[in-house]
Amino acid sequence: MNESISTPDLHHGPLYKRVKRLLTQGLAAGEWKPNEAIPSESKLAQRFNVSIGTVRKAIDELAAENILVRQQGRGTFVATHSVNRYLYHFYHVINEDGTKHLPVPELLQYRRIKADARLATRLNLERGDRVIHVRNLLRMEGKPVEVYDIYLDAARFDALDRESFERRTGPVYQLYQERLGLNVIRTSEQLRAVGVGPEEAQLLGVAVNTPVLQVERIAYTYHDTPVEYRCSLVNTTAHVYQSVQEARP
Amino acid sequence: MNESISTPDLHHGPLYKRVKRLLTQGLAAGEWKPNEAIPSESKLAQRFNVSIGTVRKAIDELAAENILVRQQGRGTFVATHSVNRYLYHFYHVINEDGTKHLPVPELLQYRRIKADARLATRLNLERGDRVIHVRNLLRMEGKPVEVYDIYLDAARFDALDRESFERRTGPVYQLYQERLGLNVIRTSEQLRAVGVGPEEAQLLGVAVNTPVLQVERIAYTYHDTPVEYRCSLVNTTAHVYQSVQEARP
DNA sequence: AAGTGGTCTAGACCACCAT
DNA sequence: TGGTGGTCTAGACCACTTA
Repeated sequence: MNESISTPDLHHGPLYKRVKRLLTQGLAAGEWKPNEAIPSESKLAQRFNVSIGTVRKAIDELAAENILVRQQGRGTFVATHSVNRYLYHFYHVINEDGTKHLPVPELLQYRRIKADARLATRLNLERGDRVIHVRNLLRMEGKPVEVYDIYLDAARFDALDRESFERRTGPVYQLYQERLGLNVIRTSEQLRAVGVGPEEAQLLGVAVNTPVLQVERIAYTYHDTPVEYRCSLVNTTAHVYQSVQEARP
Repeated sequence: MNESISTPDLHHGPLYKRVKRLLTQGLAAGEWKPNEAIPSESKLAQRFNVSIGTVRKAIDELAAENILVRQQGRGTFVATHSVNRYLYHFYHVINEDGTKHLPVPELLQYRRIKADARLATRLNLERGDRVIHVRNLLRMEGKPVEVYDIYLDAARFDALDRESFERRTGPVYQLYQERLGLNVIRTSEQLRAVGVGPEEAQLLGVAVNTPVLQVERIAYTYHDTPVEYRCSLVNTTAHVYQSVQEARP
């Protein structure tokens, strides 16, 4: 099928932006699955009836956004939430001395609840909509470091039952991606320092009211659609939250 | 003068990377000052003896790193630490409701000390080297929100006396830039939750041991050179630290 | 050897800004 | 009007992977 861009300038904006939009739509629609290659640049150029340079510029941006990954000589692939990517893009808790260790999750709770006002606004739902609530404990090198609660739109995540979370071997974003084809591409977090309550204090192995880092996260998929709301408590006595801004020369 | 790149491929790496390096060197050497325009793309192409496309690719990267700023029809400019840039790139404390307000600094202390082991490693100095220590209190909408200690290599920042910090009207990075031509282009931060001590508790207007956010920052200039070490305490009862990861479509 | 992405070039035209 | 950056094209060649 030829999806050539018909009217030369009736559509808004630069050509490569339109190509980028078409690619994003294909990704969102699942035309190309995570870890698969998208068509080669020359094929895409033919298909969209533009020059290779224009396709490259569109892919450039998607690669800069970590949505696609180029590999010279092999092709361009849909980014996945491999352990590696997870570690380097979305998980910011590291050892005090700067080393990273793989966090090991333990499922503490899985249940279905109804959205209150706060959850509804965070997840773009109506009050009373069904929501999945999952609580996990993360350990690094055997020590409990973080306890977090995940909230998901039950309509969208219905296929994920308790076992899915219990048996997963990688990050939850990998789970979402493999089981639902849902790709988290951006997160926004708000951090506070709070005193830990009795239940979480016990889980983290610290005294009640110890200062801990509270991280509220909203995770987004394509088109800025929120798909996960998460609230974490991090024990920062031996670990820190790392945040790097700007240039990577 | 003609700085054309002599040997076609004896130098390592792609041409545009070499062009980028030459531009970065010019910036670091102060050949073009903050807020000034660099030569036009065609001039640079002539000067370096490459095609415009190659110059564009080099500038593309520097613009993506917020080191240069393009303005269609006007030219390409050296980025400055205007209030606006500061607010959107390096200052992450916002109101709980998501609104941003301009923080107002008050100078609490200015003195010269000697680097201990920790400062020495953070700033790439020797133990005992002279260091400037500055303490500030930040207020937002009149309320104290953050107290921070800045540590600077006295050799490099000698020109900055107490008055410089007292009388400044903008962010300190603007001060560094205007007075020393020193451009901060990257920061790396480590966050912890800690109980606030008596002195800082009083400054922030909270009870002793209230959980506050501790932010350790190292700021870098070109070539990954650390130039500032900063340790902040943020009162997160009415404010949060915002951190956004990945794509900006 | 064939196919992929990566670099580099040269030129055309457009959109925007200053004057 | 002339100069600037922004887009788009077409083609050559290189570097890398796979078979």
